[in-house]
Amino acid sequence: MTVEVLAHCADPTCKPAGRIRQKNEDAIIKAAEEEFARHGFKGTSMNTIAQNVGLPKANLHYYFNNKLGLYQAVLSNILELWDSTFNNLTVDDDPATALAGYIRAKMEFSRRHPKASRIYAMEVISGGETLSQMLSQDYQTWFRGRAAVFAAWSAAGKMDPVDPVHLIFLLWGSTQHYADFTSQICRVSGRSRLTKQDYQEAGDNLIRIILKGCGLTPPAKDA
Amino acid sequence: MTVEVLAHCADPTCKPAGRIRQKNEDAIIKAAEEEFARHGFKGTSMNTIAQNVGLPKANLHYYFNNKLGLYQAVLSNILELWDSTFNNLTVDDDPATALAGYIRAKMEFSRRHPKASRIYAMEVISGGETLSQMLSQDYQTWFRGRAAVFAAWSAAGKMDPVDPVHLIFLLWGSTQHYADFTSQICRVSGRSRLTKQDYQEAGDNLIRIILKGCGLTPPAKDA
DNA sequence: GTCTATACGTTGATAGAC
DNA sequence: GTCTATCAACGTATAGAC
Repeated sequence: MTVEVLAHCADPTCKPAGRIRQKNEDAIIKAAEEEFARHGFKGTSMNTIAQNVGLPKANLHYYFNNKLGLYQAVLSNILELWDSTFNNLTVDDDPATALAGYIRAKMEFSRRHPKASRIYAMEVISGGETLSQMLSQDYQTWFRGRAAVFAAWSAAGKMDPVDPVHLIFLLWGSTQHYADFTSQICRVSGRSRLTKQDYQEAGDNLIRIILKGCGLTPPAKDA
Repeated sequence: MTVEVLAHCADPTCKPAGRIRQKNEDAIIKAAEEEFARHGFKGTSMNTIAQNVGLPKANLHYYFNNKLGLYQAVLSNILELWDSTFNNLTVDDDPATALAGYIRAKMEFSRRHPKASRIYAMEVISGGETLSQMLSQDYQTWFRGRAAVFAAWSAAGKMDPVDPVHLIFLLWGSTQHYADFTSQICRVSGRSRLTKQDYQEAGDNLIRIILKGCGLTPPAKDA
């Protein structure tokens, strides 16, 4: 039961990073994620988001200006989460350990943030133009840096000479599948939801096949 | 410049599988695929489809009754295409040859029918309820049959004892990625589009890694 | 900062002339 | 079978009282 001073500042453009604003913005974004993950940008209505968060829809426009602004805020959150999760591989790492760790981290991301993954997937499927405006131009550079690590490992004879670019797509596709296609996985396997253990087994399986497929010996299984 | 008899039959409920009807329905479905692949079910408007196909939107309702009917027709086409493409693996096949052929077929599907793949992906991400109503209840049975083939190969010592269910998800996820995430792949790799050769190389790479990862020796490379 | 009322375009869908 | 005209519902967005 928090008591808040409603107007701490006479200037309405003053954005104090105040608790109310922060709290409301967070609640709106959370409700927006739910809708965007299910219906994409065009298919989502501000009205529904407002109802689900329990605020008049005018408030959504007050905080985020318009629908695109809210969508970009949601995407921005996702990209931030993404960056903070994957502190990436370096040439000096042991390939097997690093690759296994990366697969684990991606699977854990799919498990803990399936909605973020689905919003991202919908955006990319829809052409990714909004995302493209938000991503820095270094994105290609960053990607080539990641690929270069695999290339270096291959060149040093630490792993098979696999195409590093396609290896990354294999890692992305196979791990993301568990977040985006959950409904299909549940249907064909007769489950109502995917448990932590399901993700553990899926990760084990990916690590076993992909590492062996790259000529690497999996490290001792971690808990 | 085809000349058609406009009303070959006085009864308006008479559906002669006529050339006009067939031609119009096909054109509508084709335009609908474009929109559904980009915006999903909710995000797509009948108006836009009608404009793109060059017909009044009332005609769309005449042919498909309502938006859901059109969507189901589109999905139904995709499922049909899917079924006719994958005449599936059997226990008697040689594992390496069959698996390589399956990966090739899936990649070819991603290359030739990216829109079908994206519509399907959007539907599944959105919860897959429409799809679920259309799929027969034998779907689980069918899936278990596919998994049993891999299990039999493993039990016979023809390949490593990998979890057959997760192996299927690996195959689906890694191949579908090239259709659904084309925009991202183009962005990070600096291409404007994916060529036939790109798909060829991607397929080669998947076959090499996955087969080796399952303890199989890839068959002689086919053209 | 919040919320009611409302403007105004677009939506899916239909009626009815041709 | 085709197409124009139209409907009620819903879409985003804003004005303005509090």
